[in-house]
Amino acid sequence: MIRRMSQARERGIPDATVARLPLYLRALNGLAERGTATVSSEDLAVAAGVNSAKLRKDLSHLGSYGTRGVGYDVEYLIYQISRELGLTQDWAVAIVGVGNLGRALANYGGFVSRGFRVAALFDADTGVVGERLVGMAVDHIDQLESVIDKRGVSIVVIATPATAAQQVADRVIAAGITSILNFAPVVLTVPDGVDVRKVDLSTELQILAFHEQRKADRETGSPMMAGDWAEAMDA
Amino acid sequence: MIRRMSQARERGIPDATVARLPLYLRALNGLAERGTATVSSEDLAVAAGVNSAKLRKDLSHLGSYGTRGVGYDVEYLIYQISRELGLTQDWAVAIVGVGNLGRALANYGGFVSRGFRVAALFDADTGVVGERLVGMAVDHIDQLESVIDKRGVSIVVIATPATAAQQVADRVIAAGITSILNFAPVVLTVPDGVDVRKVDLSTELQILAFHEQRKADRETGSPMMAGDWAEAMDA
DNA sequence: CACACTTTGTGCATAGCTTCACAAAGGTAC
DNA sequence: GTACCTTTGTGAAGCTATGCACAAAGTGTG
Repeated sequence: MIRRMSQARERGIPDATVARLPLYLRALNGLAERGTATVSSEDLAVAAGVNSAKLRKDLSHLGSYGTRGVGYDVEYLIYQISRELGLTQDWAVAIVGVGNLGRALANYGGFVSRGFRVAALFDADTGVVGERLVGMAVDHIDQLESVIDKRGVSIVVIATPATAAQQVADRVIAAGITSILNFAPVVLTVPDGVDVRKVDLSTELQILAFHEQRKADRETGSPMMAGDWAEAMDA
Repeated sequence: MIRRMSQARERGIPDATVARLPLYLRALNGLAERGTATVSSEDLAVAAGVNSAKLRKDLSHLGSYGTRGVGYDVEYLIYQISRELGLTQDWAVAIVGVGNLGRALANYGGFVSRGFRVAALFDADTGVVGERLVGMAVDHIDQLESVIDKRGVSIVVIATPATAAQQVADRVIAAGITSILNFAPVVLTVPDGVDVRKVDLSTELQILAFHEQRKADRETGSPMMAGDWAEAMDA
């Protein structure tokens, strides 16, 4: 495994930086719409909600695209970040599972905004197969491999129930997919070389609940004690 | 600001740890359903997809709940993590924006699983107001403050279009909310003391695209050069 | 009770990330 | 061209997170 070498100059962008590039890109697009031609790291940092030194260091990993004393050319920076993120090409995305969530994802406007295109929809329910959504007929899950291959799908979004997710993952990986966005609340087991990103509603809520509870504790000054487990469990 | 002190023993759990607790909780619930009484850090780590030393260190922040030579009692650990995350109490959640996404969220089963309850739904569209969803009528956004107050809502999920998100955030914060889960693709500006977590589809896709492109580059050995920007922009 | 075995909890080294602070570099004015 | 102003790009320091490796602490067996 030849990952994580001391990121020299070109090609070796830290994960933390990559995760923020989409944020910068969005802020820049907002500026561009408002007709702004150049922006300083300070202003862009405020728009993106980060520290300006961090922003500059992040951008420095892409190259030296700023002008000292002036700032960054908005359009040029948009282009450079887009290119680095691979958004100058077209990505065919398949959504597996056309339930409430799958429908929401398919209809999500920002989805197609830049570089992404819903190229296939799959479901196991024959009542849903054939239905049209965003100008696209839902295919039966049996067709998974052939349709993925035929339409050049390279990213798969899993929006199935938890129980089906691993099975779907195994099949799309066997079909050659190496990038998966998983909305099902399970930990997917995948071979090396396959990237999985997870979006998990209940995890986010639980993290919020933790902080909310903490705030409440601090106010009342009475955190629940670690004791009496048995009593609490009886309740 | 009295955050980020050297986390001593009790009360000072690292963010990275908090973010993983929901993961452990899910793995533990799976084990409990299968009737497992105790589990070693090694086995639980595999189920959660993390390193076992990391898991032990994470759990050590909650207290010393394992038994050397044996492992952790599954039910007891579920209880302790739940308590730490604040899931032993009931959280009333409001969803603002009953579009495709809002509906998907409201219907999402795992939502109510532990501690969370959809207590209110809001929309600005009078065509949607009054509609019933998961046994709950959609209220008009005008009622935001009064309904939040009346039903004891403490966590708000924003599932509106991007343009409305900041306005909604301002209003719910004014109504006393300090925990927001934002699905709209904008950076919310909020005062200190308010926690915002962001779930962003296109960000996740862009990160995947980055890694996918990288893999492709490595295979063909021909990364696109940084040159000719003008040409690419003309296309 | 002593010994062997298992598994936790944690000290320590390392890696990665963030932030400060400033020299270097470009622009502008005269 | 020189002097001044602005803003970048980055060295260095500090902080957080990760993972190894092992002592400490428990169980079970004879």
